[in-house]
Amino acid sequence: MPKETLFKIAADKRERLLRQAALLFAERGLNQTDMAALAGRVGIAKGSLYNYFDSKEELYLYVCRDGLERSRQAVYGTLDPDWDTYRQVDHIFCQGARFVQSHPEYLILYTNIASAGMARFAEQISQEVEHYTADHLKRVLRRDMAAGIVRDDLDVTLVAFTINSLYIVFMTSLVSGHFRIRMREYLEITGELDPPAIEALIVRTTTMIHRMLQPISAPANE
Amino acid sequence: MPKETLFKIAADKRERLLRQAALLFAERGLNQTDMAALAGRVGIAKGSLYNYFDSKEELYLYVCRDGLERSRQAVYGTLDPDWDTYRQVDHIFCQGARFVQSHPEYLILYTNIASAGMARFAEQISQEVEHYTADHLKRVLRRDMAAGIVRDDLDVTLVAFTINSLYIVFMTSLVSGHFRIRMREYLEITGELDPPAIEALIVRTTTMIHRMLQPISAPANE
DNA sequence: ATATAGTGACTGTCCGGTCAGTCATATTCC
DNA sequence: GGAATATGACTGACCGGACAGTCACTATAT
Repeated sequence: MPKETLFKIAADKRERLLRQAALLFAERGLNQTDMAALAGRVGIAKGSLYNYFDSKEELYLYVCRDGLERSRQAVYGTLDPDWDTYRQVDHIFCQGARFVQSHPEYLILYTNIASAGMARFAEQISQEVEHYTADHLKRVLRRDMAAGIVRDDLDVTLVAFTINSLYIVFMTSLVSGHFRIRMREYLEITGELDPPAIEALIVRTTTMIHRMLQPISAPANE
Repeated sequence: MPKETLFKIAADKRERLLRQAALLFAERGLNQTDMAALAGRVGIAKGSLYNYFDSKEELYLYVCRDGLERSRQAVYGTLDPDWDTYRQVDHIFCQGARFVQSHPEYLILYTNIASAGMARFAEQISQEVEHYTADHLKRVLRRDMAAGIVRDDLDVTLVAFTINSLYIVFMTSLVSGHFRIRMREYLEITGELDPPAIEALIVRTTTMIHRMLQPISAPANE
């Protein structure tokens, strides 16, 4: 946890610190980011950082948590749990892509904690995020299978896992060079990946998910 | 590229070096691995490493490339391109899981190059791997859609992308703490993830893929 | 004898964290 | 009101450890 001092300084300075830290950590990773450089970007002295946090790792952890909360809020905070599966999937992909385009740094931070030597952060962070989204998606799927809106011959947990995997890989492809290469190879994208192109990709993706979830007897709904 | 010296030393020493380097890099990442520690594990002096490679980064890149070739060989080197989509998917998941369980370090290396500050490696490495697998999977899908074995109302490139995403996330879940947490939350796994449990998970996963690809008119084939 | 592989102490650099001191503001006291 | 005092945010030079890469030297093989 940060020291109390962090919450006593001017709000805009705190916000600047958190944003710059997220950007730098996302760009260079924990080990390659140095505290002097961060302090420089924020416009304060290195020593000040140690008035707010006990260590670089504590700062890193706090920035990650903060970023995840912002992401979760952007996607799930604007969703109506009564919508059917199809609409929720659309919404999650649309809002996710929108947020990720305006704040790629937070997703990158989350991706980074999957890499070597970051396990201690994953343990502290992943559980809560994943539990929340998994729970949500499975509940909606079960409800709509029971209602006959979603085909019920598929394994709920696996379908949820598949949708989430696709979501993660899709979003990551929008922000990470490595994943972008994969997406381009698979989806045969040659031009720019600008907002309209992304919009179109999302429609293709959600359409496919709709078709896969559609009860077999029913005709595809578009 | 490594110096010629690397190929003049005893084969078993070279093999020991490459294996230990893969293990260490996978465990700690590029920046946290130190050359002295690596030399110690291999049982040679640090200076010797610089007789084989010009720099740590060059060694790292070579180890990654080597590992990817071993992985590709294990999965695609044992596959008959004439098999139908279903059998190929089964084979890829089975062989992939088998390889990943015996040599988790290579997949971890591949995952790591997706993280911050590793973009220069991703550019040099990802393209060829992804191109190969994407091409293969899409060709098989197109052939079987034309033959009426696979439903043809889905977007081929996206289906390939989805299967690959699921494959990557699945395999990564077997080796990385962060992804394992996700898998456990989604699939509600509470017990051990030992080989039989993994085997069962693969069957569930490939079964779902089969159902999703099955032509709509046909009854699910199990 | 000579070429080539192997060695490890050494060097320079980088960076996380410290701390003694500064200064602007708040509080107290007359 | 204003002088005296207290508070705590802020600073940045400095320290110590870590580590990539070097090189003068040794060992070995042919």
